[in-house]
Amino acid sequence: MAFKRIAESTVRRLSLYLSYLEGLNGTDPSTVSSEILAGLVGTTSAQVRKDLSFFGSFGKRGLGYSIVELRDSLRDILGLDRTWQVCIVGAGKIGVALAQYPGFGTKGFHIAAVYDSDPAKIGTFWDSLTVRDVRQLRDDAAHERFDIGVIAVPADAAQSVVDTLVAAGVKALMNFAPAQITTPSDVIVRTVNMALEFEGLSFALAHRSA
Amino acid sequence: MAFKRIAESTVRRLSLYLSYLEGLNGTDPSTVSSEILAGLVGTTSAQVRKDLSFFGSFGKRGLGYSIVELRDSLRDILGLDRTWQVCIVGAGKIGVALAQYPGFGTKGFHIAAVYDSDPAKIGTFWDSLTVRDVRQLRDDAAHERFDIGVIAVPADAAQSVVDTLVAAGVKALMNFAPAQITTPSDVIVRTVNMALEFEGLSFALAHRSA
DNA sequence: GGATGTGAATGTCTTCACAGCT
DNA sequence: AGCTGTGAAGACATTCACATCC
Repeated sequence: MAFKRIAESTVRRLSLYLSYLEGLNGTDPSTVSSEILAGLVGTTSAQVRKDLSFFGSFGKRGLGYSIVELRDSLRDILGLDRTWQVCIVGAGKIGVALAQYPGFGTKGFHIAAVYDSDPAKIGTFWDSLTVRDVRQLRDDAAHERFDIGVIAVPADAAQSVVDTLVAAGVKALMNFAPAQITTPSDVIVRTVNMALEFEGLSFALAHRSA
Repeated sequence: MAFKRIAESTVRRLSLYLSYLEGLNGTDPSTVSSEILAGLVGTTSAQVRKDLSFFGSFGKRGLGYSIVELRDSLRDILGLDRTWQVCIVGAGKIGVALAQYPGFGTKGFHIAAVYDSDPAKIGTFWDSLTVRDVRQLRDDAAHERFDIGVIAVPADAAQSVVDTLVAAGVKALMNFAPAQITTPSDVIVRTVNMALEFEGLSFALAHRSA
């Protein structure tokens, strides 16, 4: 079950394939070709086949892929065949948007706890969860398992939150703070930086040819 | 001012360089080396120099880069030396989070208008702006210039919003809807899909070695 | 016949290493 | 001496094209 280096771009496409397969639930033909799947996500059929080939053979030559089987295989591959316990630090707008993001909970991510350092927020209800004091985090982690920690605090507080989460044994972090954070090498970090996305658009606009 | 194909990864790093240079405002040495800049954003000095070399020569051999000059050059390169008019469609949680994202307005992005199709939301105040009826969008675009359109609506409404924005002459779209959208080739599209980011973490967690 | 799975070829990005300027 | 700027090498990702199997 441990594969050699898989490109991040490949994993992103696998997620896209899955999301379109889930949209094809119970449609007419029970199979789908790499050609069709490629059209849905905006890539090529060769790319689809190559992506899948890293993990095995899921199709039948001459027929294509069974939608149901490929869907299940992709869920397995992506680790969505189980529930990940998510803990959000920072009960601000980003956290709220996240909790309401369509299909977040339905896809294997369970928001188990929300923490904040602001006394005004601690104890308030927040989408069926009570906001806890971030100082409880380390103790809580001894009883509850948190698989994924979400950093939704201002940049200057990010590293301290990261340190607490790492000390609490959390092995994967989703970082929404616009800050470079450092972690031990066995901790997986993904950073989402809205400013970067918009600056990418700005660059493209500024240099668009004719 | 029109450069040959620049990789998306390069543009992302340019944004990061800029953001760290802005943090180095008025610090001791007035110059910075590619080595130091690389350390700040987590890349290599060769990568920093290569990235910058696509746009010119900004450093002095033996000395490094003038922080102030490089900052200004990067702002120019990224198109942040002007203000982009942003129009958000969908007055939900994502839009709110966006408007409050630290340093969004300060970096050349001005939220000029917010639209929604929900009568309950139209006319309400929303962070100093009044939410407008999405049906006004096409007419409004004749009088106001919208450089960037933000798609913050559910997936099934995304393409129709895109079509309206494109018809209104908007040439750059930031898509937060988990949907594949199609546009004329002169329209720049960036898609941000939270689910994909989390599934990437899930994949990494599921296959982590050791 | 039709579509997969995959080595080989191509294209793209990153790293190396060094000449050249300050 | 120190650090940039850059061609060349290397690593990585995508595309091609075809043998293989249903």
